[in-house]
Amino acid sequence: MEAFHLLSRGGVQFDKHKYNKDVQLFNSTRGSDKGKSADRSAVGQLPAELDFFKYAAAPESTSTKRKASEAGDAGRTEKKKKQRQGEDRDVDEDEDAESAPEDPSSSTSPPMPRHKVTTKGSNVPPHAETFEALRERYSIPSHIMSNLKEYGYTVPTGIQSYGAPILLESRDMAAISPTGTGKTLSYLLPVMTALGVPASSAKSGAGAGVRAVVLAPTRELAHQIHNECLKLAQGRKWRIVLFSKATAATLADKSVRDKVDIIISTPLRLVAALNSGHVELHNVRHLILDEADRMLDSEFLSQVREVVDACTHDNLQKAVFSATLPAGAEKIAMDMLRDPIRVVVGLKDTPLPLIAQSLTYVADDPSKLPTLLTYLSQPYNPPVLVFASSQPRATSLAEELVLHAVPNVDCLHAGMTKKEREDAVSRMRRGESWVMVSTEVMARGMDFKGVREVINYDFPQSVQSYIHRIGRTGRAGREGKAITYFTDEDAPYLKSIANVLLQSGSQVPEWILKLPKPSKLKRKQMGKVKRAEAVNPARRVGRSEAIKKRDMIAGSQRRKERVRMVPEVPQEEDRRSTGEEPVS
DNA sequence: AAAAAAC
Repeated sequence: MEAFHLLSRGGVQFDKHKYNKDVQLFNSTRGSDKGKSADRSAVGQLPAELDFFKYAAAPESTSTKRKASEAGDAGRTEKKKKQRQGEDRDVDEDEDAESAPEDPSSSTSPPMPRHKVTTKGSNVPPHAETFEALRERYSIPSHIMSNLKEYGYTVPTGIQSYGAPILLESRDMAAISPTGTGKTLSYLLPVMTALGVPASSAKSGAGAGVRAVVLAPTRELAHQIHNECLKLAQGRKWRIVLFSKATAATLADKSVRDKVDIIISTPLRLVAALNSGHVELHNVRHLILDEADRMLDSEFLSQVREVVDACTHDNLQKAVFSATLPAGAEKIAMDMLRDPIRVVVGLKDTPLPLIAQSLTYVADDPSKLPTLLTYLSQPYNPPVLVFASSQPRATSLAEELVLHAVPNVDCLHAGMTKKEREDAVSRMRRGESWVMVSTEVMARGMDFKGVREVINYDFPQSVQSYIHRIGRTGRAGREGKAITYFTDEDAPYLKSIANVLLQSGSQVPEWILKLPKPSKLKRKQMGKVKRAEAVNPARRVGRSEAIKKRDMIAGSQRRKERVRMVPEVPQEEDRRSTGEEPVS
C-alpha cells in the first residue's frame, strides 16, 4: 500500500537537501577530470563493464579530499596515513611500486599500498619491476603491451610483478594477495602471453581444443573476468568464451569449440558441459582457480576435481588465487599443484589498512533496521554495499529501504533471474545504485571500484567472509569504510573479527578485546542461531509477495532512470575508466 | 565452521 503510493508518485523521491553535499562533490570532481577523460576517448566505446584498467586510474587526492569533508572522518584519515607509513617502514621490501619515475602519469596514479612480498618454493624467478621488464624477459605480445599502455596501465602491483614471472616460467603457483590488488591481470597477462597466437590463426600449432580455463565461484565474477580478458585481447582474434547455457550450446559444433582459446566459467556449468560432451579439456595447458579457498571448500571441491581430472595435457599449469587461504584449503591446493611456488603479498588474512573498519552494537535483530535507516538519513558516501545473510533477508531489507524512501536502492542475490542479476550489476557499474543490498554472492572478487562503504548488516559467517566483503571497498589504492553490525547473538564470533580489525590498523573498543575466546560449544551454538527471514518483524511477507515487491523495487529503479536526478557516475574514477556511453 | 552459490 505504502509502496504503491511511493511508486505512483514516480518512485523514490530524491531529497536534494539531504544529499546536496554529495551532488556538489560529484560536480566538482567531474570538472577536474576533463583533461584526463579526453585522452581516453579511444576506449570510450567499450561497455561500462569492460572496466579493467582501473588500477592505473585512481587519483588518490580525490578520495582523501572527499573524506576530509566529513569532520568525523578527517582525523581518522590522518591516522590511517600514519599507519600506512609505519607499515611501509616495517615490512616493505617491495621497491618496484614506485620505480617508474620516467613516467609522467605516475605522479597522478595512486601509490598502491606497498606490501611485503614473500615467496616460497624452488627456483623462484626474480620479480619484474615494470611491464617493460616483463616484456623483455618473456616477450609479451605487442598487442597486449599496447593494450596495457593504451589504458594508462603503467606500474605492476605486487602480485603482478611477482606472480606474472612465475606463471610465465610455466610454474604452478598459489598466490595470496589482498582484495583489490590486481590478481586478475596477474594471471590473465601470463596466460595470454603463453598462448601466443589465437588458435584460429593459421600459424598456430595449438592443437585442437581450449587451452586455458579460468574458474570462479559466481556468475558475476566470471563475467567480470571475461570482460577484463576481452580488454587484454583487443587487437587479436582471440576466442574467449564466458560459459553459460547459451554459449555452451554453441560449442556443440566441434569445429567451433576446437578454436576456442580461453574458457571462463563457474565450476558446475563447466562440469555440466563436460558431461554432455560439449567440451573437452585435454588440450588445456593453463588452469586458474580464482577465489581458490571458496573453490576448494566442500561444496565446490568435487566439481573442481572433475574439471582438474579432465585436464589431461602433460604440460598443464595450475595456479590458485585468493585474498584468503585458510590452512585446510591451502593443503588441498598445494596437493593439487606440482612443485608450486607460494606467493604472499602483505599479511595473510589481513584486509587492507586503508579500509577504515568499525563495529556497531545493535543489541538484536529488530534494532538493525532503525540503525541502518538512521545512518542512511544522514549524509553518507554512496554507493554503499550492504550485506545480508540470506536471500529473503536481502530482499526484505531492500524492500524496507524502498518503503522508507531511501533513494536508489538495489538488490542482488542468486535467487534472482539471470537478467535481474545482470541489470543490477550494470546499474551498479554505472553508479546508479546508491545502496546495494546483497548476499555472499557479491562478497568475492566483484570490483565496483566506486564502492566507498560496506555495511555488514548481518554479521559475516567467517573471518574469510568478513575480509572479502569489506574488500569490496578500498580497491586499487583507494580508501574505504566498513561498518559491521553485531548483536548479542553474534558475540561468540566478535572477537575473531575484532582481531582482524586490529591487525589491519582499525580501532576496537577495549571491552571487545577482553571478550573470552569463543569456545567450541559456543561456535556450535552460533550455527543454530536462526535469523528471521523478514528484516522488519512487523512486516512479514510471504515468499511470493516478497518477489512481487522485489519487482516493484526494480520498477522504481526504471522510473528513476527517467527522472535522472542521480549523477550518472558518482565519482571521477568511474567516469574516467568506464568510458562515456555504456553500451547497455 | 555455516550460508550461499554452482545447474
